[in-house]
Amino acid sequence: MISPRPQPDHPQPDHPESDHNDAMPEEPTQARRFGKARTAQASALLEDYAELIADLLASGGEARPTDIARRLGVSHATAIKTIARLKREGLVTARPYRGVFLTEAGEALAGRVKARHLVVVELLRAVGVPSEAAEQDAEGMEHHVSDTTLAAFSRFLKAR
Amino acid sequence: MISPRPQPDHPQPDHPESDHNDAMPEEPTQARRFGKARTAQASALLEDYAELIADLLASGGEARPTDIARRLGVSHATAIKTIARLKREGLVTARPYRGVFLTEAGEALAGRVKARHLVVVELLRAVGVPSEAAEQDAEGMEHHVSDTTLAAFSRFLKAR
DNA sequence: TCCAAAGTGTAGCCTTGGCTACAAATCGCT
DNA sequence: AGCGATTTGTAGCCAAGGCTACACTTTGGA
Ligand SMILES: [Mn+2]
Ligand SMILES: [Mn+2]
Ligand SMILES: [Mn+2]
Ligand SMILES: [Mn+2]
Repeated sequence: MISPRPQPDHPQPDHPESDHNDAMPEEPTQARRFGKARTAQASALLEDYAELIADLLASGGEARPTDIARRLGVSHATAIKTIARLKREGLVTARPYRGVFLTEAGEALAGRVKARHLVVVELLRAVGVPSEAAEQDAEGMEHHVSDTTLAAFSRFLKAR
Repeated sequence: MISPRPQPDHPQPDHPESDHNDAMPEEPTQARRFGKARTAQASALLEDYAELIADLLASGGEARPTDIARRLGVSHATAIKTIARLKREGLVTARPYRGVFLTEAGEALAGRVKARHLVVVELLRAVGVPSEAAEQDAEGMEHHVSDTTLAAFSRFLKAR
């Protein structure tokens, strides 16, 4: 699942007794970080589908499996299987030969994801990353940007 | 595989005839972006292992499967299977009950990955992301930071 | 109208990266 | 030296996300 607003992103650092540092993080800390990164990765594909479907519906009007597949650069069979997963997760509805539509939850997800995508690209541009690199790298990075980090990005952009 | 320095990261934008924009990217462009993001993701795990093994060897001296597993927050069986893949890819050597060591290629990869990790964390901190969020999000974002973007990050940090 | 092209769906295959359960080897302490 | 705890390895399971091949709808143009 992808709940709209899960627990607080980053609880306080907890261990203020930092000897001197430069050393490795504590074992449980590191394990937690890797675990969260894995979790984030697990939602990445669904996020990209939701965003893409919203864009297709908004611009052209149609979000057919083939369109989606071509945009993502995968086979249509792959797209169809992922769409099945989106259905299972309650993010889209789709009847055979009838195209794909977003549910309430799907719309909400797409909105958040698109907004985040834009901010990430903007931030990259703002620190001097060339446009195409920014667009490219944002496509992967965005899925690992927490609410905390997103907020910091927005502040930075506004204050600049 | 993970070649040290693949093709140029971002060939020129190619299509300077941008009508007015705000619309979706061209289909082949978008497909290429998603494809590269998938490619980057495929190396992420190997990169994390290489970095972690290097850190363990540097600090304590030993990089045993159990240590690695605990640090990553996965079962030791999972770690052992991934170590087998690292061996296959020529990044580490490991003989039963003898710990894991990096090959030349593994060292090289670990070095690049660690350097990139540090720059990404620094950049995040520099734009106002709190430390723990920076550390957390960098763990996932780093794998999608191209050389072009990394260079921009470094310039930004130096110039600041 | 009807038939070929385009789109859709299904089946079957593969790899990766998780897991648990169990068996074997090694280590460390008395 | 021996034995229990730890570490390591193996087997077997699963889901996700790729793919190709093939069959079935639907659509649109002659
Ligand atoms: Mn994306
Ligand atoms: Mn995106
Ligand atoms: Mn990482
Ligand atoms: Mn890292």
